[in-house]
Amino acid sequence: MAEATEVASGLLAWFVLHARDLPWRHSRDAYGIWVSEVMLQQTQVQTVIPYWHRWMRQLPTIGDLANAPEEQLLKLWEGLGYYSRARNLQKAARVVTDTHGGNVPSTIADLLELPGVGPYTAGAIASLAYNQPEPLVDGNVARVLTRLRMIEGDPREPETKATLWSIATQLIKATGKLHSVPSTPLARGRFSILNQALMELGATVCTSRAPSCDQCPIRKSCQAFASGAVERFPALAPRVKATRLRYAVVVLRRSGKWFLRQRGAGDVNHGLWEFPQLELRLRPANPVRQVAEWLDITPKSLHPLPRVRHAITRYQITLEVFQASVDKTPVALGDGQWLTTREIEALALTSAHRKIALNAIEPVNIQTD
DNA sequence: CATTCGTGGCG
DNA sequence: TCGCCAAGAAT
Repeated sequence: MAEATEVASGLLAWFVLHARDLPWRHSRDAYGIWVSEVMLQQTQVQTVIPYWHRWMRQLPTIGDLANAPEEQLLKLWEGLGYYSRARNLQKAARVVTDTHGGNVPSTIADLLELPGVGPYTAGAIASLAYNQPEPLVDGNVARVLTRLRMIEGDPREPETKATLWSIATQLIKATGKLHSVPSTPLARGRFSILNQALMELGATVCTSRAPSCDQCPIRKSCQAFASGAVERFPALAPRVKATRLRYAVVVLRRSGKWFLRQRGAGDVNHGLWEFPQLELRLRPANPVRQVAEWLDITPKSLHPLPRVRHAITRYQITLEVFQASVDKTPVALGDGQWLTTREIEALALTSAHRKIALNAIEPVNIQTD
C-alpha cells in the first residue's frame, strides 16, 4: 500500500496549494456544507455559488429551513433543476430537528436516513464537515480513480461502483496513517482535505475532456497516463438518444395581467408556475391553427415570440411561443391565475418559462440572419 | 435494476 | 447544431 500512501500525500499537498476558494469551504457548520452538497448534485460549482449565497442568507439555520414556506424554497431553487432536491432538503431538516436535536448527524447510517442524502452525500457530510474517515465517490472521483488504476468497467455499473468505493476506502486508510499532513483554511482535517482534493483534481485537472496531465500531482502513479490511455477512461456507456417534443406556449394578456398555471401534485416540477402549454405534433411546421382552435380565438390574434428550447433528461423540447390579448379566460385552460408582472417575478418558474416571461415582458429585438 | 429528474456550458 | 456531462438520489 505504499502507492496509496504516495497518492494520498500527493493529493493533500496539491490541494493546500491549488484549491479553489469556494464559499462553502469557509462554512464552519455542517448545515452550510450539507446545502452545498445537495445543490452540487449533478450541478457545476459555478452555477451553484450564487444560489448557495442566497439560500444561506435567507435560511441561515436548519430551523429556518424546517419552517420555510414551500414557495420560498422553490423560488430559491428556481433555475437549478431537480426541484425535489429542495423539498427533500426541507424534509431532512425536519428530521434533524425532530430526532437529532437540530444537529446534522455525523455517522453514515444516520445521514443515509435523511431524504435526499445518498451514499455520496453521506460520505461528503461525514468527511468534509466532521473529518470522519469515510470515503466518497462522485463523478469526479470516479474519473480520477478509473484513470489511476485503469478500471475498465462503466462506473455506473454496480460492480465497478463497488471497486471504486473500495479504492476510495484504501486512500482514506492510507490518509489515516500519514505522519504529517499540511493545513489549509479551506478544509478542516486530513480526511476532509483528501476527499475534496480527489474531487478538486477531477474538476480542474483530471477533466473529462482535455485533461491537464502535466499539472497532475499523482501522474507518476497513474496507470492510464503511463499507457497513454487517459482519455479512454472512464468507459461510460452512451446515453439514450433524446426524444424530441414540441409544445406551444401561450402568453395571454388581459388588462395588464398574464395567465399562469401552477403544476399540480404528481406532475414533474409540481409547485412551479408556467404559461399554459399544449403538446404539438411534429408536423405541421406551423402550429398556429392548432393553438387558435385550442384557445377558441382567431389565428390572426396570435403573435410569435422567440422560441425557447430546453431539455428534461431524455426529452429535447422546443417551445413555440405565442402572445395574444384576450378579454376572457379561454375555457380550455382550466385552473390558473391572472397575475401582474410583479407577482410573476415572485413566483418560481422553470428556466424555460422564466425566459418566456422575460421575452414577453421585455421583448428582445430579434435580429434576422 | 432501469428509469426519471433540469440546466448550462463547452468542444 | 449537437452530444456530452456536472460534488446523485429516489423509485
